[in-house]
Parts: sequence; structure tokens; C-alpha cells
Amino acid sequence: MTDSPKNDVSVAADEKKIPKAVIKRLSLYSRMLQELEHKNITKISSKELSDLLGMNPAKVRKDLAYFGQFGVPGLGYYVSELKAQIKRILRTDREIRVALIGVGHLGQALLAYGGFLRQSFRVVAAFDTSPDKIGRTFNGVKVMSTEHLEDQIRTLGADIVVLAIPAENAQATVDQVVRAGIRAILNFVPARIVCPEAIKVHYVDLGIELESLSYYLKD
Amino acid sequence: MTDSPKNDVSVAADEKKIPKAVIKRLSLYSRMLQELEHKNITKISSKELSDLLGMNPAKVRKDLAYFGQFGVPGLGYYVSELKAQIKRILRTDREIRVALIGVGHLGQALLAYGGFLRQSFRVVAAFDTSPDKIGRTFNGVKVMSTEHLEDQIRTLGADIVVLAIPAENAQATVDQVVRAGIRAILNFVPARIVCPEAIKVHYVDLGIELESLSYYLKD
DNA sequence: TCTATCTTGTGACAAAATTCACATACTAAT
DNA sequence: ATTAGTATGTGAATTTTGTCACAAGATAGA
Ligand SMILES: NC(=O)c1ccc[n+]([C@@H]2O[C@H](COP(=O)([O-])OP(=O)(O)OC[C@H]3O[C@@H](n4cnc5c(N)ncnc54)[C@H](O)[C@@H]3O)[C@@H](O)[C@H]2O)c1
Ligand SMILES: NC(=O)c1ccc[n+]([C@@H]2O[C@H](COP(=O)([O-])OP(=O)(O)OC[C@H]3O[C@@H](n4cnc5c(N)ncnc54)[C@H](O)[C@@H]3O)[C@@H](O)[C@H]2O)c1
Repeated sequence: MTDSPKNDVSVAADEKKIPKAVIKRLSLYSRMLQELEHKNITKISSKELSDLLGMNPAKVRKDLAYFGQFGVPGLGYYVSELKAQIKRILRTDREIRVALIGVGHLGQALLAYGGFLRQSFRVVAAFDTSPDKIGRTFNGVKVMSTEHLEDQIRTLGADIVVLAIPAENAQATVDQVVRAGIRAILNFVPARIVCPEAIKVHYVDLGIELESLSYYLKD
Repeated sequence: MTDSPKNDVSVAADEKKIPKAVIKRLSLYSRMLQELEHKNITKISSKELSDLLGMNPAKVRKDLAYFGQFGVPGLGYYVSELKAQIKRILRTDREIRVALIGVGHLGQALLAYGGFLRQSFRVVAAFDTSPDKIGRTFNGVKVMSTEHLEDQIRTLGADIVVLAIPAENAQATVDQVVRAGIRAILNFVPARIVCPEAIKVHYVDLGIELESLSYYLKD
């Protein structure tokens, strides 16, 4: 760690395989650092950061160690610098183009969500099959027909698709956006989605979260 | 496994500590079994079930083994019976009383969500601070003021609170529902919540899911 | 009844994630 | 400068989670 090759912090770590959970925590750190920066806090230790997030300090350090050395012994981390590094790692230092498919109850909530557009994310399109929705504008985003979905996704250069449609239509729509070359999907539909390995799918499953809470109600 | 004491299937397994992930998967199995039952499929093997869910068959068996022996060697599992057993384990064989706090964009989507009321879950109350919301009815649920939140939660016998309010109000509201004796919280607010160990909190963090997807967009 | 064929349930193994604990390195203050 | 104090980064230990592989139990057909 004095002058070994992997001391080169500017290189994204393709070297090892990074656990999925580490990436999620990086995102968590990023948000907390944002808050700290906003409060004009300039430096923070792994201990303090982990206390704020309710976790273990060594885990924070280990997580960061996957990508380089960002801290200063005896001091901790500089908030702004660490935030910038994490954003670079997560690639949220650029604009991420999001397409929403399904502008029903959930889709509308998502469009209304300030944090959705927050910082790097930009909703470049919203699609729906219903004539009731097509042409309407929600929070500045105009709803389009799914007729030319595949072409539109391609043309708009969407990076991520957010899926909020009924379960029975999910797989067909996934097939379309996969053909359109999308590489990441945030799926709110409570159904398994089959697609090529290379495409990253994150499931958000409200039903599971709620139902599994029930288990812990036992006295 | 012939006549050991733990062969008693009717006892909920307090014996070992059950991993959180196991409980979530149980809920996943439950939903899939529901679908299978609906399609009049009467039996299924761990292999078939795991294929449907995109996972490993041994994991299915191990998960179930925490709670007893539900299968028939050479045959598999009887769908209805297994479903009933899992629901018993998850305690979704009774009514679960849910209180929603925060009837904004997200809260309204949740109220509209059929799957929310699905089966065992019943929304017994919705609360909001805004006069614009109080008194209005969404999907059959009337919005109440938070003025007597603590008493109401107690009186209504809510089991689970779903939190969908702005981050800055989250902790104060949590403190209230904790005092009211709630034991489980489904938290949509992107902020850490501090409460007694005994209370189970599940976080659903859309921001993290979206942001962490960004990482995988690297070519 | 016997046999061939399944599939379970689980002990043993492997992998992954988390936590510990400390040598090392920097700060800050005298 | 020197020193006392502090926090990093990381091997090693531990805990947790997932997979393998197979003996044993059950089916189904002859
Ligand atoms: N509402 C919630 O709180 C909630 C929570 C968790 C999960 N979900 C899931 O999210 C999905 C959407 O839920 P919702 O409550 O918004 O439903 P919804 O019925 O309100 O909205 C679905 C929308 O999708 C549109 N649609 C249908 N097929 C489409 C297609 N092929 N392409 C584009 N648009 C299409 C419909 O016209 C409708 O506007 C469902 O799968 C649901 O299970 C919803
Ligand atoms: N909308 C989304 O898609 C979405 C997605 C993920 C997370 N979230 C999070 O969910 C929360 C709610 O989001 P939203 O978009 O519905 O916001 P919103 O502003 O539309 O709704 C918030 C509602 O909470 C009410 N409220 C405020 N303080 C309250 C209190 N102390 N008790 C009861 N009610 C109170 C407000 O009157 C309002 O009706 C936020 O923390 C947000 O970050 C929203």
C-alpha cells in the first residue's frame, strides 16, 4: 500500500468482483455524505459514518477498500472528496437517463417523486398502453404510447427502465426493452423476469417486505 | 429424522435463529404456491419450484427444513398443504392490521394497490397531517388526522405501520408509534430510523435501488 | 412383493460476508 | 522535533449463507 500498482485510485476496480451489497451501501454512503456536506461538515471518520447509518465501521472501510484508499489515518475522510469518489465509482457523476414504463398509481407516484429526478437521474420518457394516459403530462413528463417502445428507448438513449405495469405484461415488455439494448431494469412488478445475464435487474417487492414483516409479529 | 423431538412440525421454530433471507423467500414461495394452486397444480418438487423462481433446489429444501418436514420423498410437496404451512409460519393465515402514515403520492399508490389488501392484509387506518387529505377517502380508507395518532394506533390494534412521510418527520412519528406499541414498520422513507431492537423495520429504498443500478452501466 | 426411479432432508463442504484487532501512518499540539 | 492520540487499511478469525451429494423414504408399475 505504499507503492503497489493497485494504489492507483483512478482505476475502477474490475479486478475483483464487487459484492452487490457493497454497491448498495456505497449508494447509502453517498446519500449520507451529501447530507453531511449540506451541513458543512468537512470530515468524518468511518466510526462516525457507521454510527449515523447504524452499521460497523470496519465494514465501511472494507467497502471503500475495494476501490482504493480515500482516507487519512488519524483524521478520517474528507466529506466532499469521498462523496465525489463514490459518485465516480457509482457513475452517478453523469446524467443517467431513465424511462418509466407504466404510468398507473405507482408510476405516477414515482414521477412525482422529487428524489427520483434528484441529482443524476433524469426521466427521459414515460410509456403507457392506456389511451387515458397517453398524451398526458405528469410532473413535466409526457406519456407516450408503447407502440414504438423499442425504437423510442433506443432513440432516447435510456440507460435504465423502471417497470411499473401489471405482472401479466411484464415479460413481454422486458423482451422489448432488452432488444432495445437496455442494460438495467428496476422492477416493481411482483413476478420473475427472465433476461440475459448481462442485464442487471433490481427487484423492489413490496408484497414480500410486508408479508415477511408479519412473521416477526409473533410474541 | 425418524423420531427426534424436533420432528414435531406444529411447533414454530424458535429453536434456531432463522435468517431474515429465509423469511423473505418463504414469502416468495407462498406467492408462487398461490399461483400454482390457482392453476390447479396439486404437487411440485423443490426442483420445479426453484426453477420457477430462478434459484437452487437445495435452498428451497433447506429453507423449509428450518420449520419442519413438509415434503414427500419421491413426489415433492403438495401445493395446498405447503402453502398452508408457510402461511402458518409467516402468520399470514390471520388478518394483519396495517396503518398507513402519510397519504401523499406514494401513500395513495399504496392504498390503491390491490396486492396491498391482498389476502391477509387489511388497511385499518390512514393518517396525514395535511388538511387537504384529512377526511378524504382513498380506496375505501378514510384519512385521519395525526392528532391522536398514538391512541388511534393502539385502539385500532394495528400490527404494522407503513411509513410514507417526508424524511424530516420520520423519527418523531416512529417514536409515537413505538410508544403505541407497534412491533413492525415498513419504511419507505430514505432515512435511518432509530427504535428498540424488538421492533422490526424493513426499509424499502427506491433511491438506493436506482442509484446502485447505475454502477452496472459500465461497459 | 419386488424393483426401478424419484425426491426429500440433511451432514459435510464451500463461499461469502462480516467483524476483529493491530501494525502503520497521519494529525495536532507542545 | 517529539510525542500522544487517533483512525486508516487489511490480514486473520468468525459468522453467515449457499451448494453439494447422498442415504433413506416413498411412489408407481409389473
Ligand atoms: N401501487 C402500488 O403501490 C404498488 C406497489 C408495489 C408493486 N406494485 C406493482 O406495480 C405494478 C403497477 O402497479 P399500479 O398500482 O401502478 O397499477 P395500475 O393498474 O395503477 O397501473 C398500471 C399501468 O400500466 C399500464 N400498462 C399496462 N400494460 C402496459 C404495458 N404493456 N406497457 C405500458 N403500460 C402498461 C396501465 O395502462 C396502467 O396505467 C403492478 O405490477 C403492481 O403489482 C404496485
Ligand atoms: N413518491 C415516490 O415514488 C417515493 C418513492 C420512494 C420513496 N419515497 C419517500 O416516501 C415518502 C413520501 O413520499 P411522497 O412522494 O408520497 O411525498 P408526498 O409529499 O407526496 O407525501 C407526503 C405526505 O405525508 C404527509 N405528512 C407529512 N408529515 C406527516 C406526518 N408527520 N404524519 C403524517 N403525514 C405526514 C404530507 O401531508 C403528505 O401528504 C418520502 O420520504 C419519500 O422520500 C417516495
